Amino acid sequence: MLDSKFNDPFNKVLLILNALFVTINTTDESVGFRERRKILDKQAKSQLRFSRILDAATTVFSQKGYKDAAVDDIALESQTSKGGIYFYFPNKQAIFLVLLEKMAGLLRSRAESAMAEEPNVLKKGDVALQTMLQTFAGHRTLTRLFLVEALGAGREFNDRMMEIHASFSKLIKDYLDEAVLSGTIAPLNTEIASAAWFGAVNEVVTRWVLTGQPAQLEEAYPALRELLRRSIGLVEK
Amino acid sequence: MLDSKFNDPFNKVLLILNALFVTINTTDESVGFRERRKILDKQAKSQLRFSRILDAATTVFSQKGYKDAAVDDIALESQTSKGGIYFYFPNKQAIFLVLLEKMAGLLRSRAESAMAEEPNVLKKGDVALQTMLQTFAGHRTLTRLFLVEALGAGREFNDRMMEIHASFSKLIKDYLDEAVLSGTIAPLNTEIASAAWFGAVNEVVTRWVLTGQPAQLEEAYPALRELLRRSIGLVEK
Amino acid sequence: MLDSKFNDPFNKVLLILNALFVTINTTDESVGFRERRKILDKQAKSQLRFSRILDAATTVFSQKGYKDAAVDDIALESQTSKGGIYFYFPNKQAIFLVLLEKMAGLLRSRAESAMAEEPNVLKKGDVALQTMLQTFAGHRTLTRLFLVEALGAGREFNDRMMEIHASFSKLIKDYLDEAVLSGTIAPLNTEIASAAWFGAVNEVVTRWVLTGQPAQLEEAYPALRELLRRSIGLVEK
Amino acid sequence: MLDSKFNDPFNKVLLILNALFVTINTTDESVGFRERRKILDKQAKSQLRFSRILDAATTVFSQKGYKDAAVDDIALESQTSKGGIYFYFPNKQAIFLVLLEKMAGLLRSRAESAMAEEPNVLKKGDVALQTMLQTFAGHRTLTRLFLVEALGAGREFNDRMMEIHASFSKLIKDYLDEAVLSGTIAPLNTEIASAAWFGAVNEVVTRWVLTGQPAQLEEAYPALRELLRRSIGLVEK
DNA sequence: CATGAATGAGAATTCATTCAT
DNA sequence: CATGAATGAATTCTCATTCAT
Repeated sequence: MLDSKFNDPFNKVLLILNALFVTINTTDESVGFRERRKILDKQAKSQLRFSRILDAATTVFSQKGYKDAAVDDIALESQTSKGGIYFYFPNKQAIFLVLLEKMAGLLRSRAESAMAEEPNVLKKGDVALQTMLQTFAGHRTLTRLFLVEALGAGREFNDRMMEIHASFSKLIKDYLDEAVLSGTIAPLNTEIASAAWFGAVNEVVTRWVLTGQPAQLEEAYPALRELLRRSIGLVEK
Repeated sequence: MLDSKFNDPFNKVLLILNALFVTINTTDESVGFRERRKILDKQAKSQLRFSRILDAATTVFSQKGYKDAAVDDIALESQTSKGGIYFYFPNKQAIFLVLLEKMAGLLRSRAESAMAEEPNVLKKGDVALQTMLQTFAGHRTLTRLFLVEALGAGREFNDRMMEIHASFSKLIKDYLDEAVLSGTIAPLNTEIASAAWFGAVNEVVTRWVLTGQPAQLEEAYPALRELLRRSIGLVEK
Repeated sequence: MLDSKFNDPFNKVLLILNALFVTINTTDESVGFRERRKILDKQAKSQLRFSRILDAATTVFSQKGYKDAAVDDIALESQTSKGGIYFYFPNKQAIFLVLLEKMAGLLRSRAESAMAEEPNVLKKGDVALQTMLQTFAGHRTLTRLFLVEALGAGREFNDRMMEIHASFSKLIKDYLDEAVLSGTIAPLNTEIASAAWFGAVNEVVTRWVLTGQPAQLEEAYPALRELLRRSIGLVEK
Repeated sequence: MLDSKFNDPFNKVLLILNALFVTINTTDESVGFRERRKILDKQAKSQLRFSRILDAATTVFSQKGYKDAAVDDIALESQTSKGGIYFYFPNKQAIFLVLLEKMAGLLRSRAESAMAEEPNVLKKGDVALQTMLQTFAGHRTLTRLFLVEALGAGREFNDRMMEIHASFSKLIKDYLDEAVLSGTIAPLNTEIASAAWFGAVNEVVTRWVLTGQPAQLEEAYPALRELLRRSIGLVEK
């Protein structure tokens, strides 16, 4: 259960991130250069520690799982004190949530910009898939959190995880709907199809994370691409 | 972490199950009818309690998740005592593992027999999918354990879960390989394809478990079936 | 703040006490002597530990104050484990509350029976006062809890403490009201008078607890008695 | 427990107060008017902040109790920083002690001057009582600290509180002794009587603080006055 | 076999205090 | 002087597991 001091963790976490962002980019013209320098130093230090904690948390959660990871472990790994962590985060959940959001944001933004850059509608799906596999491949520990630990981390996270799942499915669904509308593919149940696509990618990546196969995640791309294309009736010439 | 007295819980559990099975089916001819009657009563009672515990565990794990479920909760729910549970199971992990195996066995056996009963090679996949969806639909709480709680339940279960995932993928892979060999479908990377298929089904079912959509899981069957068939190049006339 | 598992601590505590009492006195006729003996042994052991914890708590709370007393301290002092304490009490508050109720009950019951035994209306007040001073004198550590620690122990206890204060004032008020009705004394504001009487006794006892003066609390009796009697217009001949 | 660097907090606080007082009243003739002006401004600012902290502390301690009040809370309420508070006070205890002294001083000085202004010996007690009730009524939060939180705030404060209690009892005792000496009242144990008087007033006021009865504390005056007067043998004509 | 009392190693979280900037 | 980041000891409470009865 979330405690009363932090009853809407997501918004809080976003606030934290926003606040951090704003702080970092603020340059109050009313303070002199010397002062500004000092403030920047402080912010830089603060930011450094913030991300040191996040990195440590990624490692620890990924190694032990959410429940088995102790805040003490994260403190140790991040070279901070327990109190230090609680200065930056209201509780353990919040750290995990920030990490989840981080990975989700990373994946989404990369996939979206890759699709935006690709003019050919037919190829949009391909580049998105490729980008996602690359992103997963480049963040193996975060990927572990995202795909392995997150669902089972506790009731508290289930809703948020389903929202995240839904948002990715939505991305896919929009793409499929557009393809249907433009006549590129025949009508189909895009609701189920998008979930299935997401699940297919998920499982291939999860397998890679947990068993190391295929050695390079990207190797799965061609086969996966063809599978997905075919599943909606796109046939290779 | 597994403690030293029980460092391969899975084998232990199988031993337990075997032992139990043996006990139940033994009829030592050297004891008289009266005695035998008593023993059977005892066995029946024992078996009853054993499954009461499993049922309770299903409920409790599904409601609270593996880590948050206390052995006390299971004792309460199963109308036993903590000590009673520890008579039947060496530890908490073992209970969870038995449930996992139970679900996996259920799915596998039903899918296998459905496929065995279907002579038409092309339709074997369909009946397997349909059977699995039906089985999931009929055991929502076990399904939750299997798909949501199991992965994140802790490092201890990851290996076993991947084995289970692998065994299902293998089932699918064998089917696809056979279809390729028989020339029904064109050659493809069945390794990836089987993982993708499994993942696709997983996600659709997980979505149903966590969000209740679609209301009846079986509704997803036609769309999913077409998607999977097409993905391997089988085209509806 | 009281946590959700124990949101009406008083009733819970009373239930605990009642349950204990009932358990102790139950002799289920359906079990044999041997069994009964065993059960009694268990109960006796249980009761012993329960009161060992209470005794330890009295000492520790009295020495360190409610807030500064750690459950660990009580565990140490009672030769139990922390877990053992939490087996008998749901939380730290509950231990303190039981102690408070115990002292309040002791005082009230002794005062009431002393008054009941004294036929002379005029002397009822005297014996009550004397009995209370004796009771306080005989339980110095409990008295400390009751008069010094309890009020400041935290917001959670304030309401209950005022109820206890009120109940004692009520005792006094009833006595005064009766005296007024019977014409023994002239009408007066018994509401204020009873609070004042209670406060007067409180302060004298508190002074004794904290400074050791007078050496024997009972020495204060004659002066206090005369003071209180006079305050309501009863003049010594 | 007091830490070694500040093992006699009370004296330290008095030193602080003295130092502050000296600072405020110092006008070093060797500095020019401009400088002096600056210093005065600074002193004024300093004094302002000092009392802002005290006010905030009154509120916070009264709301949460001594132990549960965090220095952070006081910092927030006083619009200062934690560091700022530690500039003015050596530790949390000191803040509480200053508040206690403040209330005690207020009560004592008002009572004393009221008595000094009243020439009629018989009426001195009345005006003292009335003044005290008025003072309590005018500072409800401070009163809460003084009567409810102080005793249970921790072992550290017990001695000082008993000194304060004693000093008030002394005031009363001196008055009673004088009355005895002057033959106004018959000899009595003024030691006990003064404690009882103090306790009687305490309880009536505590009841008001915690339960809100009587609505106006001053309403209790007539009844209380008569009670106390009679208790020492002064009878209304 | 069943019970449930007992244990004790953690777990998350709080907060007075310090001190570099 | 003021700030607030950092520390880490201390606290309450939980729970898997054991074992005497």
